[in-house]
Order: sequence, then structure tokens, then C-alpha cells
Amino acid sequence: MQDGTKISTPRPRGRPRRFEPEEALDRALDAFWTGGYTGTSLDELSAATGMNRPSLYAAFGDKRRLYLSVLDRFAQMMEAAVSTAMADAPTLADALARFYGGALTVYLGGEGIARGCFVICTATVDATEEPLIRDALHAVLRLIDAKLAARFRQAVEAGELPGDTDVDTLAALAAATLHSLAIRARAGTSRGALEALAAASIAQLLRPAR
Amino acid sequence: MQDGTKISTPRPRGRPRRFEPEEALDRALDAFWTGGYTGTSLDELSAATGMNRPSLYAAFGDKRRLYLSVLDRFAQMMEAAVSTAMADAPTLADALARFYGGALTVYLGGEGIARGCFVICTATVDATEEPLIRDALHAVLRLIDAKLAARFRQAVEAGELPGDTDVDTLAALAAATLHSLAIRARAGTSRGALEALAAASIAQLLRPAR
DNA sequence: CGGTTTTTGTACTGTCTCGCAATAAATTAT
DNA sequence: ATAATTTATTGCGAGACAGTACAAAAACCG
Repeated sequence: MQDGTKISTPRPRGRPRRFEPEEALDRALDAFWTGGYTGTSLDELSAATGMNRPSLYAAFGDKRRLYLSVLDRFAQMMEAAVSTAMADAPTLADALARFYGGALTVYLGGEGIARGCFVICTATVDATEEPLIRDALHAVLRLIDAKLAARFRQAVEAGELPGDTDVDTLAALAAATLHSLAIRARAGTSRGALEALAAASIAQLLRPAR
Repeated sequence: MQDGTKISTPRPRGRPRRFEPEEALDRALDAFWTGGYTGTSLDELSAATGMNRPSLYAAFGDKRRLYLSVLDRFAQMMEAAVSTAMADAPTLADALARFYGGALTVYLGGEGIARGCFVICTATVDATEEPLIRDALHAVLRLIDAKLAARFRQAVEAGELPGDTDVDTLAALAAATLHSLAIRARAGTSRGALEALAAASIAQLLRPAR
């Protein structure tokens, strides 16, 4: 019908695709999030995305490559969320509270039971037998560490922390609490207990080292 | 050959079993540890234990029940190891050092690549779709918390920590570092980095709250 | 020795799994 | 229109998967 709206990029040659690649990745993420890599079949992925098997292959390749693409997309969304959450936090305490709060909102996610962190709770199993997944997992962990370390460094420069603070170590400790929240959420720990752990972690991180 | 050794329990009626149940569980644990629950096939379990499929079923039942048995056995071994490691530690710092050190020895285990903690890295994925696995995972997490809390309480009574210390919160924070070590080990973090994280966690936990 | 009991070994079944081949459909270019 | 190009659909096939049936084997008791 109305294709009067001209798109800047001219429509490509062949039959138009019926799906939105990014939305399909989001649906696949949702499926992988509950079932994991080996635990999610191509039939489930096909049903979740609305694409049939050959379209999945044409668009994203192998099941492994699809999972890696989903993982990469998740990492990008996570990085963006962390950055914006921390950007407009006046104090370090606020930044950490938003950091953990945002994570818990995702971990205890929407409708059904809590699913924890997609990458921490899902990529970890297959890390032994799938080197690419292990590398991606490792990269995400380092990304979290780096984000936190940057925020701690900023706090040092703002005078909120002593000048000789080891920001990398502090970031690793802060990330450890995040990892624990991810696992505990999926194990069924209550929201209240998770929030208490986050608060206790913040209190301990802010305590001066000396 | 020499069966002259009389066993107190008279030998049962039928054909003697060719396997040792506990040893078979250890072999199954080894297989599940690298592949996870869904990622380990019955053929692999059969090859690892040396038992053929029907014997596995007769002895341990379903694949799910076998996994749960393995998980239970691992929890018992872990509890014993933690208890003995902490028992003859003169100070709280020593107890924590042995706690983390013992965990790292297991996580970075023997021959191949590091596999992290069996229950944390493996049961977490299937926690969403297998309620029994989720319950077992939750129980193990609570067991670790309880063990640590008991040790912190002992330290309070010994005067190593202030009398108003919140031992449960401190235990949760100490467990968070353990969870992080489990994940990071499987992700490929170096032993040195893991040991540094453990040391930093101990230093922070021992710092008085006031 | 024969009968009983329990475990082992082999083979099987029906289902699910991934990945792809072959064909049909929808659009643009000429 | 006709050709070219890209995607969608159907369906297949080779293999892995979990679980089980059935018979042979190895011990016991009488």
C-alpha cells in the first residue's frame, strides 16, 4: 500500500525481508536467556523470532554465531545502560545505587521468574567447550570492570575517594557483588535480600581504605 | 581372585555390580562439570562412568536425578572441605585465606582448562526450567552463606570483630567474592588475578565497619 | 545340580536436533 | 512484460538424543 514515504537508502534489489534484524535478535535473546545456548533449540528460536530456520541461517548464520551476535548485542545494550545510569549521578554512592538498581531491574525482569544476567548465567556453562563463547564472556567481564574502574577513578579525581585508592581492585570487588546478584537472582533469592546485598556492598565500597 | 576378605555385610543375592556407586558419581560429576546438565549426553556419562545406559538408570534413575545426586554429593564434599579448611585456622584472616585458596585450587582444577565451580557455573543455567535444580542451587548458596556467617560469628566471639558486626551481611559479601571467583575462573581469568581478588576481598572484609 | 535374583550387554524405538537443498514468492531493474 | 535478485516456505536427511525391552551372565540359595 502506501509506500509513498521515500527512504533515504533505496530499497535493495530482491524480495524484502519480513523481519527486523534487531528485533529478531531481541527475541532470540529472550529465548536464549531462559534456555541457554545448548538448551535452546532452533525450533524454539524460530518460533520466538517468527522466522523459519533457513531465514535464520541466511541472516545470522550458525546457531553459535547467532548466540554470539545476541551476546554482542546484549553487551552493547548493557554498556549503554550502565553509562547513562552512571552519567547523571551526582555522587559515587548514587552511581553505584543506580548501577546495582538497574541490574536488579533487569535480573528480576518482567513477567515470569527471575532469570538473572544473560551473559553471566548463560555463557558460563558453555565457556569450557566453546572458546568463542568463553572469549566473549571474558570480554564482558572486563568491560564491566573497566566501567566501574572508570567511575571510581572519576570519584578519586572528584575527591570522593582518597588519592591512593586502587580503583582496579575496587572495581573488581564491586563487580563481584554484581556477579553474585546475577546468580542469586536466578537461584530464586528475594528482591529484598538482593537489594540488601547491593546496599551493603555500596556501604563497604565507600568506606575509606584506611 | 582373592575374596577371602570377609565383609561384614553378606553379599547380596544377585549378580554383583561391577562399579562403585560413589566413584561412578565422581566420574559423572567430572562429565557434568565441563558440559553442564543439558550439554552432557547419556553416552558421555556412560563412557565417563564405564557403566552402560541401563545400569545408570537402574542405579541412579533419570538423567535429572543423576545430576541432582551428583549435585548433592558435590555439596557434601564442599561442606566437608570448607569445614576442615576453616577448623584449624588460628585467625579469621587465615580462615578466609584457606577458604578462598581451597576454592581456587578446585576451580583451576587439575589438567585442562579451568572449570570454575561446578554448581555455580553449571546449575545456574538450568535453574529456570528445572525447579529441582534451582532449589538445589539455592540451597547450596545458602549453605555457603551459613558456613561463612558461622565463621564470622566465631570471630566476633573471639574478639576479632566488633560485637555489633552484622555477620550475615558480611557472609553475603564474602560469598559474593567466591561467586565471582567461580565465574572468572571459568571465563579464563589468570590465577594471579584471582588470587589478588581474593586477597583484596579479605582485606576489605577484615576492615572494621567503623 | 536347578531355581532365583540382580546386574550386565546389545539392540531398539520414537523423538528431537541441526543444517541445508529445492522450490515458490516478492520485489527491482531493464 | 521479462529478467534478475533476494527472501520465504516446504520438506528432507543424517545423526544425536533419552529412555527401555530383552536376553545373557554372574552371583546366591536349596
